[in-house]
Amino acid sequence: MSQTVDRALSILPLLAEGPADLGQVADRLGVHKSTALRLLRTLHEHGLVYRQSDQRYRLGARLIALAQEAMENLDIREIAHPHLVKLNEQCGHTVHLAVYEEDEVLYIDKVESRYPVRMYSRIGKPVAITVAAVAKLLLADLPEPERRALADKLDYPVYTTRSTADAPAFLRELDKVREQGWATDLGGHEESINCVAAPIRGAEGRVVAAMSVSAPNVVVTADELLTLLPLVRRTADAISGEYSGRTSPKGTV
Amino acid sequence: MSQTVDRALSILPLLAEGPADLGQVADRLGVHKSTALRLLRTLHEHGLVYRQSDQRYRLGARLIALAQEAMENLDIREIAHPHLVKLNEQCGHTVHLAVYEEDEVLYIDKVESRYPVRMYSRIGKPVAITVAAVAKLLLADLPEPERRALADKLDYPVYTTRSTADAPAFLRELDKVREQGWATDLGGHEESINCVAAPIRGAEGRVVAAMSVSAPNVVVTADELLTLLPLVRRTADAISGEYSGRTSPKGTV
DNA sequence: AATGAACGTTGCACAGAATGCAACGGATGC
DNA sequence: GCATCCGTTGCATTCTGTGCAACGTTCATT
Repeated sequence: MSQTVDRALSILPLLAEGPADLGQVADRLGVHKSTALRLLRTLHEHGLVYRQSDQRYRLGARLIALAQEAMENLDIREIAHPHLVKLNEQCGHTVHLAVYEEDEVLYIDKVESRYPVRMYSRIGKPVAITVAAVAKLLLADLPEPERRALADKLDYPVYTTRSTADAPAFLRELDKVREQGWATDLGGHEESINCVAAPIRGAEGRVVAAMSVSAPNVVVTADELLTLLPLVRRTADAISGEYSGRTSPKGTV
Repeated sequence: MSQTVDRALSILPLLAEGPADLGQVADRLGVHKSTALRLLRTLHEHGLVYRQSDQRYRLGARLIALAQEAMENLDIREIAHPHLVKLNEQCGHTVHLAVYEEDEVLYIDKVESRYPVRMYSRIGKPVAITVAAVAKLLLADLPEPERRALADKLDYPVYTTRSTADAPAFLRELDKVREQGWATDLGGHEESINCVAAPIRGAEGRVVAAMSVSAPNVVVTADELLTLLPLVRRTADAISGEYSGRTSPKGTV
């Protein structure tokens, strides 16, 4: 809507790919160098862009700090965290918390596995939306037209032979997930990693977040992981209760 | 330099404080509502701002994802990480990696303590710059005029009785740190937490990052923590060597 | 040492884009 | 049913962002 701002913001994802010099930025924006310079300067003043010693630009520190604040302000995260820790203490595996926002699912909290073999993931990283158990739960709860539109829009990368193949298969999977109230990812993202996930619901019953337990095959089999399902669902329900204001943390006050 | 972009970017820190509606944003920017609306729409299109169900705006998911990419692109982080993990395995305490950028010091990596009593901190959070051991190392290496200017500009919050009091005291501490080549924070930020830190240097000998080991008093005393200094310095030197290209990782290739 | 290319930077005239206004519409509350 | 509040839209004005051309550096080449 605003050309100048639009151009300026387009620089950010561009720099996220790696450092770039003025000319490269100007070229990729399709504007004159002097224009790119002024935009970069403005971004720089706000700390979103940093100029490294070789004169090239890269994303700046304030961006990281801002994102940090953004996450810490998510109240679901605040409420869920102690529950995630407790669950991790009980089962020992990696625990994730994820939310959906504008066609993306992303992890907003994580408690690391206590086993030496760990799964790679990072808070803030967008989730493999077509296969992750938490993504299925979050998308399954979308209104039907929106869900269908999104499913059509998505790519379906073949991470493994068990990855979701296409939109129809995905929509079928979502229906199943919505009905049963929980989801799994059995080697759909990485051959040797399985996840079980459960939804966290707000006051009106809408799914506001999802949590999962993940573990590699070498630690527990898929069947063993599934035995944790009741525990995961209980934890998710406890968070739901607290988030929607029905119960207070650990019976406090 | 660019008014429109400047205004748009000013919205981000504003929203970082918490969600706000259109009127609030317009007021705090000192612009007309319609102007604020257009700026917010542009930010929204880029995913930096999200409109929650109550119509208010808050920071968006893409911001978090961008920050994530920004961090993963820092090659010092890439190189240092395995060393941090190894150090953590050896001593069990929390290990931090931090960099300096434009008047701020921030953690860019962290390996959690294996002890139950942990120190609070988060990757991406700006560090208490006047007391943290890593901050001292990074600032001590700045060119003298810049260092002095920054010291004058800073606030000196009294976290504890051992916090750095003012600019002169800070500059003296920095001189000491530069001379000895390592730094500590003994209860300067939180009464019961101590840190030992060592610098990581690039090819030209400049300090490009700093790492620290932190532990609360209840786990180890300050004196015990100090016995880890040689180990911390050796780790930092190993990272320095690899970063500046003098040595290859674990003798590979 | 001298030449030339590549890149970042500056000042300026012009045009186009951003601005504030006023009016509209929908929701909420009295 | 009326009044208020808030977000939204279209439009005329003008201020701001734009591209151009020229300059200054740095670096590589001959």
